[in-house]
Amino acid sequence: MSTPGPRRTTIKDVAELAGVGVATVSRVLSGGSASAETRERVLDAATKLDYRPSALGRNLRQQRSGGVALLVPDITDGFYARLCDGVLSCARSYREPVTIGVTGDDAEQEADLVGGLLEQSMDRIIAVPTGDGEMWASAVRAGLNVVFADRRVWSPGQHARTLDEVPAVLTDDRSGLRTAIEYLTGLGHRKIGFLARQGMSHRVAAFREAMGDLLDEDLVVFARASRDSAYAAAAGLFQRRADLTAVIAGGNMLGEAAVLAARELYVRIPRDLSLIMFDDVPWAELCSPPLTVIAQPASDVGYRAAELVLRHGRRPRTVSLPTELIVRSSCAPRR
Amino acid sequence: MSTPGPRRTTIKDVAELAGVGVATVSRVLSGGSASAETRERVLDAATKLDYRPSALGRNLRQQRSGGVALLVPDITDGFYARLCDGVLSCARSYREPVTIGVTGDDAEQEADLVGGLLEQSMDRIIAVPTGDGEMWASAVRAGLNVVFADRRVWSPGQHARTLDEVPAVLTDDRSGLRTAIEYLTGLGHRKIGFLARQGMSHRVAAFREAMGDLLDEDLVVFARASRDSAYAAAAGLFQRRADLTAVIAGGNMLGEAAVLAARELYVRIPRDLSLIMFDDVPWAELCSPPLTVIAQPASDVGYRAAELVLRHGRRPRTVSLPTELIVRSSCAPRR
DNA sequence: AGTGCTCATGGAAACGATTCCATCATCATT
DNA sequence: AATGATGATGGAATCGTTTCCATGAGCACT
Repeated sequence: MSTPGPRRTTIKDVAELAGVGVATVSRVLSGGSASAETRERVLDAATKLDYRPSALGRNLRQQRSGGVALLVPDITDGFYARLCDGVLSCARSYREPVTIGVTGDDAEQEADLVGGLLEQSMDRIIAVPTGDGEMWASAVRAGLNVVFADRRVWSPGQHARTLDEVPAVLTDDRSGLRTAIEYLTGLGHRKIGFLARQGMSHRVAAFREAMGDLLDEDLVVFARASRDSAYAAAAGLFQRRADLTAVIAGGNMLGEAAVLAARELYVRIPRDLSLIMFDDVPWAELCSPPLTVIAQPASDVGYRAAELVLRHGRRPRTVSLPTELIVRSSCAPRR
Repeated sequence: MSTPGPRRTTIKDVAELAGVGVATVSRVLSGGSASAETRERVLDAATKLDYRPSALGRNLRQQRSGGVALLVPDITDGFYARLCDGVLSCARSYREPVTIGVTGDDAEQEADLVGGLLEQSMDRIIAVPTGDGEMWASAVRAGLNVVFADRRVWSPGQHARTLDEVPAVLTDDRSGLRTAIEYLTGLGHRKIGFLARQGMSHRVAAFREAMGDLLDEDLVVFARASRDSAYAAAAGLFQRRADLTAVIAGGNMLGEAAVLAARELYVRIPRDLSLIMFDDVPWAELCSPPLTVIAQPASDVGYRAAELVLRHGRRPRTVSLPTELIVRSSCAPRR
């Protein structure tokens, strides 16, 4: 069952073989100063023994475990999957392992996960936060190196100062939303709905702002994180308001739900209802009709966030990445 | 920049406050024997100080870092995303962090990642392996606790013994494929193609076997891991063999490519070409026509694999999870 | 030659947990 | 009462690394 195996080679072995002290080996290997001759002897010994420093020893000594943590609401959502991919690909080039946790957009689970990270002495974390500024503020004060991605946490006043200094990489959904709404109003639409998920308050706010006078609060509906809930929200909206002529889905799961609900209720897209979806997933083009979307550079968001947390040096407060309206066939003039 | 902060509370602080030795604290906290009174005093002190044992110290002492590693070819692929989700949700209940790596179905990257894990003294890993039995055999011999998911590594003879003992959680794609082919032949199809990705040799083998006399090796095409390559493979097959009447896509990215290529080439589904896709992704139903699929319990695969690697005790050699043919509208009788 | 400076170097002290082992008290058995 | 068994307990060693600090050599300058 257990593998006794030959003891793994340690820095001590290398020191012995090279005929130097362990301190010298450590210095050479981590780029400190040493005479050319010593350096060579150490390097030789290290290669000969195939020595790999144990992360365990280093971590304990340095009081911090390497690697980055990444918290997303749902890894099954194409957007967050791409975000993860971006983080992973950046972290790879730094040879840093990435620990991923799923919050399910639930503040309690989020707090749990952060607690676990603290226990692991992880001190760098990229998070798509879900509310509760209190928790994040205390994490930051505890020395956690946080970068927010996709959205930042809403600061309830007293923690504003702490949280405002946390860097964030966001998509410019405000501008994407504005363009989308201009497009729809240009087509003659006035009754425009918004399908949101809890935790999307920033996007909803942007929607409200961009709608201006046209805003009808009754056309803004919220779903929980599940597919069923998204479907229910979409179907409910469509049935309740027959005068609706266009709708914007705040995410790809909501768009999926909208398409499904429309089909179920014999609402024809785009004839009866124009649809624009946040996030350009591969199936948007496969759908019938192909969906007009607000594309977001999900992978870049992850990559940039990882850069911010991994690269030392000054950290800008907020990075905003452009979105793009990709027009396909799911919108038509109001009849 | 740096946060000096108050030193984190250690086991020593707890021992001091409780008036006992550190050894006793450790025993109490890890469920060892202690008198009721001592136990209470220690627990009291621990709660009062809000003590959390540092994973760092424990890891070094135990010569292994906690947590599980998970290696998938592509986290952006819905199937693997769900697999990750299953692993994550099981690991969560064990309070074990999960480190995820993306191999891109590339043996070199895979070896790299495993090397990194060894350095971290991670000793438990769930992997969707991509070839090279040599590497996996040596990893197993080095004491790594491996569980394969979705597929196992093809053993080139000499390492067969080592690798055959590695547990694996697979989907019964052999049976799924057989059902699918029966369905297609029942509809009158004879020229049935298969779109595969590199690393899917097991599935291709199952296809060959299930096809029996009908097999036409020229109708089996391989793509690399990218979307473009999948598209090229599909388009190439469709153009090269006009006599093709049905095709099975070995994964959802390949199915996507098939739909796209068919549309581009004015091949109508299902009128001109029947299509069955591996893996029931949400958009399969949204597609037009809705796609007939071989559904796989991706999340369960991950969950079970995580159980195997996390739960101690005897480990079965292979777990096989059922697949299901979900008939929608992408197949029609041969004309 | 003596003084002071720079540099390479190695011993030893952390880091925070677990665990071996010796000690001591308590209690039952002879 | 002496002996042995049992169980609770704490000191100390250990894990592998980094880093502080003292030492000594080499060199330049006065």
